[in-house]
Parts: sequence; C-alpha cells; structure tokens
Amino acid sequence: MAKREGEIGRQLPTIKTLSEMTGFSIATVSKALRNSPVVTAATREVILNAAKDAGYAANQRGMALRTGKTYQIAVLMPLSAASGYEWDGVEYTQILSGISQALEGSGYRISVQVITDAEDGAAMARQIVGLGLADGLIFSGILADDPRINLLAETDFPFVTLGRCRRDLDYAYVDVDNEWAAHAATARLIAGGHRRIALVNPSRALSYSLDRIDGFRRAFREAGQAPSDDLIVEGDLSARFGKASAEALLDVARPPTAFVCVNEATTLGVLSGLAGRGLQVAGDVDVVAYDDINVSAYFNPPLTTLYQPIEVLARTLGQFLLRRIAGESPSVLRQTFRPALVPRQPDHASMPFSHNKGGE
Amino acid sequence: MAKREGEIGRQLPTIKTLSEMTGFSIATVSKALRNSPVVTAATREVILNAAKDAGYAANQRGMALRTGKTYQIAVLMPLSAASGYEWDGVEYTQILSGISQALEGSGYRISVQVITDAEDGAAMARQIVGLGLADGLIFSGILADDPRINLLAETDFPFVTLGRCRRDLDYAYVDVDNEWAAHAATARLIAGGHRRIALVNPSRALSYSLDRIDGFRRAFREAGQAPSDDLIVEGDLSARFGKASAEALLDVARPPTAFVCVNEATTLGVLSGLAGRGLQVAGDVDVVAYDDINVSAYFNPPLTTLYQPIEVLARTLGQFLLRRIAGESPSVLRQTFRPALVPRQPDHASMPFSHNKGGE
DNA sequence: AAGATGAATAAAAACGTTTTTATTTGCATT
DNA sequence: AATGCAAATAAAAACGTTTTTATTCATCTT
Repeated sequence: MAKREGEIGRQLPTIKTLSEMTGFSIATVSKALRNSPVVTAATREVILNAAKDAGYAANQRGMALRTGKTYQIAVLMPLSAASGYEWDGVEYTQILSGISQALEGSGYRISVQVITDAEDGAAMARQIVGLGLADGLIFSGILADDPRINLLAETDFPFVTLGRCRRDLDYAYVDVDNEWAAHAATARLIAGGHRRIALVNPSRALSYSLDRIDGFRRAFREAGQAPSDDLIVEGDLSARFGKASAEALLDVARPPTAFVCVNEATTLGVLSGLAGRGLQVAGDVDVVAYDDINVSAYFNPPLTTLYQPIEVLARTLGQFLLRRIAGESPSVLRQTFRPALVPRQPDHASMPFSHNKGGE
Repeated sequence: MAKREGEIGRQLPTIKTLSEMTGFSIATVSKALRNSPVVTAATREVILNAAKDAGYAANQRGMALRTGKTYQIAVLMPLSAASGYEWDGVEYTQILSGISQALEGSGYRISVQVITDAEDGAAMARQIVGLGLADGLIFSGILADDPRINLLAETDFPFVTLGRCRRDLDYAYVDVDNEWAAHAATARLIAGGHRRIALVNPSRALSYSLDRIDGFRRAFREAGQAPSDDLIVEGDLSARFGKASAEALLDVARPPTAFVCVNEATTLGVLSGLAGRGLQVAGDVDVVAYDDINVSAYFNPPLTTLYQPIEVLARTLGQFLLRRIAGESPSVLRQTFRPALVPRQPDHASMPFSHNKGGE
C-alpha cells in the first residue's frame, strides 16, 4: 500500500516539520505563517523561508477541523428538469466559470450540489448550514416565495442568489431586470405593429417569470392595448417545450404574430415549431429572444435579443459572496443588470395573421 | 457573533455526546457507527438509536483529518476557451449532472476546478494529488499525449477520463467511438453521392480529433475515393468557429457539398454560415452532426446526427471512479460507447456544386 | 536593586474522528 | 482454584492545525 499523501516516499511537510527546521515552536510557526503581528519580523522571515524551502502548504483538513471553516463554496445546480436528455440548464457551465473566476486566489473552491427543485435545495441548504459543509452558498432558479431564501435569511450564513424572490427579506443577490427586458421586447414588437404577442415563459412559481409577465403587460398598457394574456405559456425551458408551445399557440383561434422567448433552448424550439408549420421568421412572424450565452446571433435568421452575458452575473455572484463571508451586510450586496437590446431584425408586423389564412 | 455550526443555540452532537448518552466509550461508539464486527449487536443498536435520537451526523472535517480522505471528487472543467462569451462547453452541465447521479448515496461530493488547458490541468492534478485535495479525479478534453494522464498514471491516485489518449497507459476511461462515428457520418454522405466533404473538427492536439480524422479517411478509403483532407478544418468548438469555417470552406476552389460537424455549437455556426450564403441544407448541401445533448432535432432543418447522450457517459464516469477508489484495477474500468445514427435527412448529393455556379 | 511591565516565544489544549494498545470480564481448561 | 484465552470495551494516541495560557527574559520604574 502506497503512502496516502504526497509523492512516493516523501512525507509532506507539516507545521511540525517547520518547527524542527527552524527551532521555533509550533505555535510561533503557525502565527508566523498567518502573519500574526506578535511574531517579530526576523523570525517570520526565517519561518517563511523554511516554508518555501520545504515546499510547505497548509493542510486543509487540519485547518478545517480547527477553524470550522471548509474553504468551500457550495453551488446548488438544478438537475436538468426535462427528462429524456433534453437540452436544459445550458448556462450552468458559464455560471460555474464566472464564479470560479471571482474565487481565484481566494483559497475557496467550488462544491457543486445537484438538486431537483427548490424544496430539495432547501433540504440541501439546511444540511450545508447545519453540518457546516461549506462556508457560503450560491443558487439560482429563485421562486417568488423561495424556501431556500426563507430558510437562510434567518441565519447569518453567507449566501448570494442569482435572482430575487418576491418577499422583502434581507439577503444578497444578483439579478437581471427581467421586468424591463420583457417590456423592451414586447414594446418593440408592439411598435412594429404586433398586437397578438406570445410570451413563452417558465413556470409562474419562478420569480422572474412573474417579472416578465409584469413587463409584458406594462408594454401593452403603455400602448393603450389589452395584453394578450391568453398567449402566455409556461413550462420547463427545454427546446421540446418551445416547439410544443409554438405549435399549440399557432392552433388557437387568433394566433400570435410574434413571440417573446425566455431563453435560448426555448427559442430554438419555437423556431423549430414555426419552421415545421412553414412559417418564416421576419416575414410571417417575429421573434425576440432573451439570450445570456450569445447564441441567438447564429440562429436562422439571427434574432433580435436582449443580451446579458451570464458569466458577468456569475462573477458578481462570486465577488458578492466573498464580501459577504468577509462580513459585509447583505443589503449592500445587491445588483440588478439591465440587458442590452441587440436588434438583428426589423421586427415589423408586415402582414398580420397572414399565416393563418390558408388551409388548416 | 453567532455559533459557527448548527442551529442557533444548540451545539451539534458529536461522538462524545453519544458516548455520554449511552455510557459507552468513544472508541466503542466509533466502531459501532462504522459497523465494526467487534462490538456486540446489542450495544450497536443502543448506540445507533442514540445517534438517531440526537440527530447525529459524523463531522466530515474530523473524519477527513483522521483518515486523510476528503470525500470529494474533483472534476476539472475547462474554462470556455473561446473568448467574448461565446457558447462553449455546453455539455458540462450534463456531465456534472451525470457524475452526481453516480455519486448519489456514496457520501462523495463534487468539487469543480476550472482549468484553462491540459497543461494547467496537470498542475492542478499535481496539487490535488500532492495535497490530497480530493479522493478521485475526473477530466475530459484528452490530448493525444496528455500531461494529466502521463502524470497520474504513475501514481495510484484514482482517476477516470472522458476520452482516451494515444499512449498505451494503464488508466480507466469512458469514451465515444469517434473513429466509428466519423466513419458512419462520412460513409453515409459518400453513399449519398458526396465526394467533397468537409470535416469541422477540434484541434488536432485532442485525441478524439485524430480519431475522427481516422474514421473520415477510412470511409473514403473503403469507397475507393481519395479523402478530401484539404477540407478538414480545426479550431475551438464555438458557434463562431463553425460559422467562420463554413464561410472559409465555401470560398475554396472546389468547395464541399457536405459537412461533418463535431458538436452542437459548431453545427449551429455552420448552419448560420450556410444560410448567410443563401445555401439550403438538404438541397444545396448536406450536414451530418454529432450531438450529445439532443439539440440537433430542433435545428432547421432537423439534422441527421450521431447521438450519444453525454449524461450516460458521465454516469459511467462516476461509477468507474467509485470502483477505482474501492480498489478495482483500471484495466477493467474502460468502456467505449458507440453513438446512435439518427437519420433525419436523406443526405443525398442532389446537385453537386450547384451552389457554386452562380455569381459571387 | 527589587519589582513591575511588556514583548517574544513556548507549552498545552482543543477541534472530532479513527486506530492502536490496554484493560476488564466471563468462561473454559487444567 | 489458579491459569489462560477470547470477547468486549476502555483508554490513549494520533491526524495538523489554531488559540489560549504559560513561561522566559530584557527593560523600565521607583
């Protein structure tokens, strides 16, 4: 049986090794390494040199046991909700990448916990806090009334969420101005002459789903029009859902002439559904999408989108969490990003309802 | 300052708590909890009941320090290589999800380490092994000569790779039969009458890039044709690269009539490039794609693909790693998956070179 | 010059486990 | 009834830190 740690044969240096090397006591070595002001500069230098010579690196487990810290950031990653290996949760790669960038050099590592839903996430959060499995927590997919936030807001455990809930609680978050985004998309289509606009949305349990409905309705209200609430659909955010939605919406009595889509996968599905019915985007029907991974530019035709790189949000998440761990108040750690409107199509309702005249 | 661990006020039960509750010594409690055969069934039951009553859960840090184990699986996740927030690394969400499924109930958690390239990954692997930051390692993006595998194959540190390198080393892996897949795609197009076929491929440094070239060439060889090697392009796997590749390939003297694409993002880019030139897929030109997240069905038109859900591969990765940690030999832990050919287009070369006749 | 003060360092305790070694106990053997 | 043995449990050591408490020693006060 080989050695458990380190290279073959050579035992890893510990604080005790440094103590023996330098002649100083274990306590002094520890303090010197932690830059405590009680050790004199000369001895600190001696110890630091010895540490460098020996290739010393503090044993995480020893530190963890003594301090109760784990040097881990837990990220709750929702399991692809749609079954059958559907494209879903695409953006999590970039979320993790962004958080990781923020954590660089901080000594914290990312621990990913897959959860099935917010309720499951709450159980996981309870465990993480209760057993001290991590020093901080990040999660997304926030519900209007989110059990995880409700739970954690009562503790002083550091956490930051991607998205806001609808309750007025004291917690740190990063969010997109979804009300504004949905308003911008809808208003653009209304200005283009559209009146029957579909909103392809996630479940209303999600807080940002409600935000988008709010923005959607405000655009109609400001234009003096009645919102086409009957064209709001909700479901998981897979391409399959997008396709099924488009098909179902085209079958209603007064079908939409335009679509506002909530994310990339859904948009792809909607486009597929439209193509299946022989409808041309930017001719028969208009589509405005939300995009956080810059993919809509490659759709055919390229779509007008509200674009907000999610990696930027994620970097902020990480930065906020570090500051939260350092003791800053959650009320300071809140930021809402407004996506950029990237126009790629005229988005004009050229021939309203034209696609519903023929047969079927 | 609140308590560091546990609910407010109540201190977490430790093994010592159970010892006091039951009257048995700490050593006996520990053995009972670990189901050691040296404690009698009666005392074990008493102790287990006490543990349940107290809501006891072993402190990970205490265990970690004593045993040297971390109960962490490190996963090296490549940072989105393409700059400018390009869609990339899409599949990692599903990889993590798959691994997580395999780890369920094992007590292991996933620690994600973002790396920039294989060399950086090797440095990270060295650190993980050297400092004992994890009990096992999983990584992908295997190079033909991979520094991480070279490094780890010399130790007995448990690791499993997604992909094989080209050196004959003793390690555990899960892979796709890329030679077969590229052959299947190419042979199908050749059978459809295509002779000028483009292969949109990742960097040749990657092992599976070479596998695909091998399969590509074999298909031509078996058909008695010279492979269109001049139509092999390589780059990062972003949509941007796919688009640029398609455009560049269409500009050569004898442009391709068909494309074999290496992944979803690239395919989307190629489709975008073709559409930009006014070319119709399944009319002017054919495209066969590789897909591991089931998204090509929603492209317009739906594409013939070689489909292998990556979540399945990832689940196997996790299972193999657990077995490797349990002591099984790496030579047993190897599996190659053959993707399914999902035909969605005829893929016939109807009018060779037709798209290159008109103007431009 | 004896005591007080403060700086620098050392010693010891603690974090929660597992594992090695030691002790007790009951029982069979002689 | 003393001895040996095995089973069950207890005690102690160890993992590598940090932190609390103790010690040394020079310097300053009076």
